[in-house]
Amino acid sequence: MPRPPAARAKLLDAFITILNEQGERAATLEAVATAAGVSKGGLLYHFGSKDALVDGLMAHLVDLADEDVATMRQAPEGAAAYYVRSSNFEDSALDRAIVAATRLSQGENAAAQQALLRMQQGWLDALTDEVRDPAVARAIILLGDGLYYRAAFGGKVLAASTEEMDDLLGIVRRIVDGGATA
Amino acid sequence: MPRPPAARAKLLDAFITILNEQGERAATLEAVATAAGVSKGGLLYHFGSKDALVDGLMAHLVDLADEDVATMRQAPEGAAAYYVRSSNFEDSALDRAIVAATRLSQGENAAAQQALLRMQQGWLDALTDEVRDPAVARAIILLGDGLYYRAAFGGKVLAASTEEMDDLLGIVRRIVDGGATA
DNA sequence: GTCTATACGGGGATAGAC
DNA sequence: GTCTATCCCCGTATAGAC
Repeated sequence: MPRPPAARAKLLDAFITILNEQGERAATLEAVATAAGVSKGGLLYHFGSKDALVDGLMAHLVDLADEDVATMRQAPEGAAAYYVRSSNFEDSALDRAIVAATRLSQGENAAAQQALLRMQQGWLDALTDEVRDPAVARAIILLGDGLYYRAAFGGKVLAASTEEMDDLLGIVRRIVDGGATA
Repeated sequence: MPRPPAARAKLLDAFITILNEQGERAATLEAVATAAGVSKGGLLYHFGSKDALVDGLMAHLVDLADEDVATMRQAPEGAAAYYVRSSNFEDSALDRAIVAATRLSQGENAAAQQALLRMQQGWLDALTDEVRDPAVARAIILLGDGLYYRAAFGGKVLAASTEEMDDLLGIVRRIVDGGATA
């Protein structure tokens, strides 16, 4: 396939970085262009409008999310443990894309909301396939969401320490083994 | 105490409503004033600037949050069950204030971030006092956060059904009884 | 492909009338 | 206490030069 010009990727990355670190309002065309080392006009050559820039980001996110679901379904430790572990913010490309999309979804951005919804459904499906009990799948998802929530909105990114994560995984294992009605 | 004029409360309520339903960008002085039935100039008489309006909202939030922590500490069903149950979005005054503050915290609003942090610390303290095991307290908090996250950012507000909530509370009970190392 | 210049609208805030 | 008028800045987008 005809790989997109490096400038596009650089602009997308700058957009994501600003969204992560300074929020939606700061992510103006001017700021994004400057961070990527071009002018506003240069940006608008690659992305014809701000909506187009957002659409580019969402396509990027959906790619990474689909990849992640595939990995999750094959994870040796199981989908549940994989999900919770990977919900801890690590500043991976997917992490950054998710936070960026979440920032945008605040402003009633339909494209961002749809992409996020699709991603979450993929996770829930993979999880439910593994643990069978929907209530347990739901609880696991909520745990992961909570972890992400802290990362994305805690003011600063606050990851759980290794010990905290181990404790959490122990609890997850017990939830999965026990089921909702045990 | 000299109760504040009704106009202030009405403006604050309009601000919260717009923040909840349409996000930060839509919550302009013009929009808030119109929703409250006054003009922009009228709003600026009561709140001298947009920052003052935000500060007013945060004071309101802190009041409600402190009240909630007090209630939680005395809840007959226990702090953990109370916390998870009340994390389900119900459009209460506190729910609406929290979502509003969360929207603002996206835009690097320091006042909003501080108020939110203080609130969460109050909950965590109350929870830890009850369940003793910090890992368990943490897991419970994350579950509640996940619930709230869905409500605040799921595009539309999505509360858990009664059955789903009952299942979840069953799981919570098992987590609390088991501890992290069981 | 990238730049500068410019048009246009909107948001925050002040001044001053009523 | 509330309104209108107005100012200034900034964000998006277009036109057209290089």
